[in-house]
Amino acid sequence: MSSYPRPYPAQNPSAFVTTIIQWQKQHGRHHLPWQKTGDAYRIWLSEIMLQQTQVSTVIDYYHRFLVRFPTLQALAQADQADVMPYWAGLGYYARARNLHKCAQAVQATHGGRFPEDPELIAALPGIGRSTAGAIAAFAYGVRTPIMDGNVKRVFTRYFGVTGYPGNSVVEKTLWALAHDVLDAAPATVDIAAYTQGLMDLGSGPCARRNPACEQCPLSHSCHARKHGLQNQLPTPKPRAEVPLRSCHMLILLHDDHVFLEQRPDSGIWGGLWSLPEFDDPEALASYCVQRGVTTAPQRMGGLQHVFTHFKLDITPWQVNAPGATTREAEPQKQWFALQQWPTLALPAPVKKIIAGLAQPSLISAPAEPDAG
DNA sequence: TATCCGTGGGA
DNA sequence: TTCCCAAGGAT
Repeated sequence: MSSYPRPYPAQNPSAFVTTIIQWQKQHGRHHLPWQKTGDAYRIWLSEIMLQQTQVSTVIDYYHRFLVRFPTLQALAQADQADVMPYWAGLGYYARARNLHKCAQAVQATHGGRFPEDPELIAALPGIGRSTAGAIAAFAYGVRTPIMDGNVKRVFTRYFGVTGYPGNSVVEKTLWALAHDVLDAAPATVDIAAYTQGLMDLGSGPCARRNPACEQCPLSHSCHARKHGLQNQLPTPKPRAEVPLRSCHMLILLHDDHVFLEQRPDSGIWGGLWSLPEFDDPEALASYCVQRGVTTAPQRMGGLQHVFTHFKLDITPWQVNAPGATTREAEPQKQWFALQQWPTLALPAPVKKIIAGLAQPSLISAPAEPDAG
């Protein structure tokens, strides 16, 4: 018994399997190079190359590899250094090292023939649960499930499984579901056609983007199809936590006016008026000196602003600019009356700061202006 | 359990 | 440009 919750009683596991088998035989792929053989060595090689790698990329590598290493024995007897050139460009080079080790392991502990038991296959280097299932099903007709990216897509959509499939709890649920589906299937099934059919569906009608449900034999009872969730399932990988940035803003005051700069059109807050912004307090201080401000700015209470792609910690610094002019030469640097803040095009956090300056009673007391 | 491992493709 | 993902596994 599996322990995953069963929120989808409408689906019929037995019909799921038989429908996929029929569809695969009529509409599935039948001419991929590794489908022409029952040789476990070639099937294994293809499954390793296909890990996280698209079919179109693998095909040439697969042929080249087999010309040089036509049998498991040939591979096992070679040096690893002779193998690596045939993997160069494919990526994930641990696959090639494990491939070589695996060939030697099969030679040494299984008499040169891949075992049929998926658990024994999965104990070999570079072979996990899903690859072991595929080898057992394709090479030996063993009735055992796989759970690769294609199958995850078909299962999450058809059965309505939510949560990122890379999450271990979700993946465990999917494996349990895959076992239960096979357990409920007819006593005799073409396991190779079923396994291939799942992958053909996942790379065809049930593609990642814009699935062609009208071409899918399962659409009439598909959870995602029924609820219009094709583009929400599988649940996408949660986005990495947004980075935290920080900046310092200068509140330059003179005679109830505040000094603002218009931001460039490109970039964040494009075209809006904002307080002069600096990466660090030193840059802010030297800017004040350049403008002839002789007193030190006072640090005010900070605030955080959340964007879609980062968080921004803002530290305001306030200083009076006695004797400063309210006329600026550059049009994108101007003094504005504090009371004017509701009419200005200001970023939200800046508006909050300026509003607080215009209504000092609403915020904690700002630092006393310079005594000199 | 989360992270790393490579390259190519698509939006 | 940038991000996500592709017939996953090892650590």
